[in-house]
Formats: sequence, C-alpha cells, structure tokens
Amino acid sequence: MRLHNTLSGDLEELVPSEPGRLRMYTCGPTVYNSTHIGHLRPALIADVLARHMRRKGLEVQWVSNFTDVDDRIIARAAEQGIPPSELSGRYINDYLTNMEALGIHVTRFARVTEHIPEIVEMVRVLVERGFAYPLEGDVYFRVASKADYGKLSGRALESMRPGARVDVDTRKESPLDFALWKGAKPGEPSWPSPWGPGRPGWHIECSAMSLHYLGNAFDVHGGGSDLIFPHHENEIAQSEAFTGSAPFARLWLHNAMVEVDREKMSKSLGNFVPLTDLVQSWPAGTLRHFVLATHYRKPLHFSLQALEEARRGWQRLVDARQSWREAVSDGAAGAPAGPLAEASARAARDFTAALDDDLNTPGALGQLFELVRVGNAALPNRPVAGLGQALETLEEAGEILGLWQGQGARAARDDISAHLLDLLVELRAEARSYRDWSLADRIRDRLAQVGISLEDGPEGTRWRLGEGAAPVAPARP
RNA sequence: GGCGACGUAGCCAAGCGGUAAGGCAAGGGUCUGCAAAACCCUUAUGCGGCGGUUCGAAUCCGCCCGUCGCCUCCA
Repeated sequence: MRLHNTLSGDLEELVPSEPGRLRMYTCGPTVYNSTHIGHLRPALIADVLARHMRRKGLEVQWVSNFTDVDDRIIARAAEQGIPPSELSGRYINDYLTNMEALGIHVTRFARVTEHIPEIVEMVRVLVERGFAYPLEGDVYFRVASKADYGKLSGRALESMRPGARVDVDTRKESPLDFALWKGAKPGEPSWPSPWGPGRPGWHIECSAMSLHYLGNAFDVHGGGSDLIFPHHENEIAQSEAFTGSAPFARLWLHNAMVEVDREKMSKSLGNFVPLTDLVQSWPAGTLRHFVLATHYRKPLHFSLQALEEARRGWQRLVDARQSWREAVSDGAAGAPAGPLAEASARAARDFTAALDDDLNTPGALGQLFELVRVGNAALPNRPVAGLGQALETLEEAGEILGLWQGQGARAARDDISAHLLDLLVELRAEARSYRDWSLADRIRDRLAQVGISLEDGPEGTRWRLGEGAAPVAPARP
C-alpha cells in the first residue's frame, strides 16, 4: 500500500523492512488533561492501518506512549494538591478506558517514568559524542551539530524566529537547542543522573522508548501534524545522532487537526469535548465512522450536527448488516453467483484498493454504502443470490474499520430484555389483528421513548435498539 | 515573514490526465392501518479565481485569493 510520508512529501510504498512484520510507533498524550477527539484521530488512523495490515497477513507491532512527567503535569498536580503520579494516573486511565471502548488496541503502551534508565543512557551518549552539553543541571541538544536539522519540517535554521512565542533562554548556545534533561527544582519528581537529579525533557522519551521497543529504522512513526515541529524534528535529530544512522523512522504519518468552528481543538484552547462524554453518548461505531469519514490529511470539522449525520449513516450500515444476517440465518441466501455476488467482489476489491491508496477511509466507506444499496435492493426477492458474499464482505470490511465495535452486547437477543420485547411485540401483533391501532401505537410510542424502535414489515415486526444521544457541546474558552 | 496542508452541490466528502463515488439534508413516488425501515426518481455543463501545458485538466504547471496548522504547551 501507499502512504504519504512527511519526510519526502510524497506517497511511498509501505514495505516493512523486516518481511512480515510492521513496526509502528505513535505519539500518545501528555497526560495532564482529559482525552478528546484530537487524541482519538491519530490513534484511530493507526488502528485502521494496523487492522488493514493484519488482514494482509502482517504481524503488527504497535507501540505508543504516555508522557507522564512534564511541566504541566507538575503544575496541575500542585494546583490540586496531589502527587503528579496521581494526576497522570488518572488521565492515563481515562485514555485507556476510551481506547478500549473504541476498540483501539495498541500492542504496547510505554510510560516515560518507567523508562528513565534508557533515557539517561541515551542522553549520556549524546553528551559523550558532542551532540549535547550539560548546563547547570540541565542537558541541551546542540542543534548546530546536526547538519540536516529541519529535514522533516522543511525548515532552514536561519529561517526560524527564535522567541516568536516563547522567551529565549540566553544561557543556551543557540535559542533552538532543546532540553534533553531538566534539573529538578525543589519538590519536583526527579531521578538521579550524571548531571544531578532531574527528569527527561519533552522529546527524548519518544526516541528512547521507540528505539527500545522497535529498534532502529522502524517502519512508521505517526502523530498529529502539530507534532512535526519541533517534537518529531527533534526526535529525528537526537535519535539519528545517537544511532549514527538514518533514518530513525522510515515513514512519517501525520494527520490534520480536528477543528471546532474553524479552530484547532486543543487542550490549551479549551474548546474540546472530553472523549469520555462522547463515548457515553454515542455508539463507538458512530464515533469511528465520524472520524474515518474524513481523510486523515484533511481537517476534521467537529460539531454535534456532523456527529448526528455520522450516526445516521453508520446506522444504515448497521441495519443492513442486521437484516442481512437475519435473512441468511433464515436460509434466504441463494446461489453464490449473480449480480450481488459480483457487486460484493467489486466492493471488497475497491474497499481494499481505497485503503491501499493512502488510507482512503472515506472512499472505502463509499464502497460499503454502495454495496448496501445493491444488497438491500436485492433482499425482497428470495432466495437472494449472492447474499452470503455480500454479508461476508460487509462484515469483514466493517471489521477493518471497526464499525461494529460495541454492537455485540447491544444487539444481544438472548437476554431477558429481548424476551420481554418479543412478548410486547407479540401482544401488539394481537392488538393489530383486532385493528386496535391506539393500543398498537401506544406500545410502539412507549418503546420509542426508551430507545427501541419497532418496524412492521411483511414478515412481521422487527425491533431494534435506537441510539439516544444526549447532547454534548464543546466547552468554550 | 518562513514552512506545510487544504479549498469539489444546502452540509459532509471521494476523485491523482479520459469526461463529477458515496453519506446527510430536501422534494416526488412504491410499500404501510398510520409510521419507521427499505427501494426507485430528482438535486454540480460544475470542481476558489485567472492564465498555461495537452486531442482532452477537478486532476499537471504558474500566479493570485481564502481557510487551517507549525515556527519550542499541543494529537
């Protein structure tokens, strides 16, 4: 498959350096605040990439991180009068809970505080080789020591405006030099090091942990586009200085930002909805559909209306899957041939081709909707030739996108509630046979109030769980 | 000021040189006790603007306009 590589600016064929195994690292959150859709996007994109590659038969090793020691974590913990580890633990838990609900499974999460020795060793080597220098308990990376600094973000050293947004630290050799290690101030969490007690700077953790778990020159490194500079630029500089070889990562995958009212959603702007609120109010499949309906390199516009539209579109796919499943288990599937079988083969092929083309999830979704239209149209005339293939295609493709996430439990038909529902449907059918429309409508209306919809068809009444969505609005700064 | 991404119908969104997928919304119809769901039909001579290359451009090139991001907090 082809993916856009930020390093080259071009689409490149993704060929794992180690046959049969894809090594991937994505930057996770700095855990000082709640998880939001902006954090979901890179994780979900990597998740779909992982599912797609696994379907191709590759083993995928996906590592992500929690930056759990940082200035803001320390500051917020102090505000709240709790230890930094308690604050970071809370938000790590928040992130993991949401990822689990959304069906995103990282192979390994790495926490900075659990990899201090690797980080210290890396900094030590960088100092030893002249790429970094200690300064009053801190250690800084010497940007001037790397001739190719700026190659990821396309910047020339002299073009940057030091101090544009942050005060320049005049002690440093160059304003662009960045901290690998920060000496501890009183009361701050710290670890021993050759330069005195301190903690890692912002960028070094990703280098140390990705190299530790994945080795050098791994296949894909991903994250939000706001990390290109300085975070990923600095990761490249220090990693390649440390290993003495390039590339540190072969392909750099960056997603565009999630926006609210044409403005980036971010923790610092405060215009975000905690992901937990969304996960509680919307089906996981809806949220996945919402994010995947926009190509990862385009800005994603967040709004409740957009979410509701995503929910309706997604519901169409879920409904088709459900009615096809029922038809197949009723023995309505016909011969594995004919127009629907052909449409299924075409949809499966084009779905895969779309994902192969720079992870074109919107195009892939379009293929599924097209298949649903053809399949639904064929459904009334039984037996339905090709229905088996259509269902299989829909199931598998939906699985790669994770659209069925969380559906299993909701749709369970073998619990007490389901039996009670069947009883109500039965009683209502009796009322209908007496043409007692007011009673029939009352049952339907009351069930609708609790989120269950009844649909009368030629073969009886179907019930399904609707999705009541509680309103959730983004906070404004 | 520099670097980068992007600009397609009312909204969202594919398209990567061969004559505009798909979703949502809207209108009409079939079905239904009424609904819902489903299906059928309708909705861009047009792809930010102006030039250029080409037999042919939403797709390639140039300039301009606009939006967003980054230029040491950010996914």
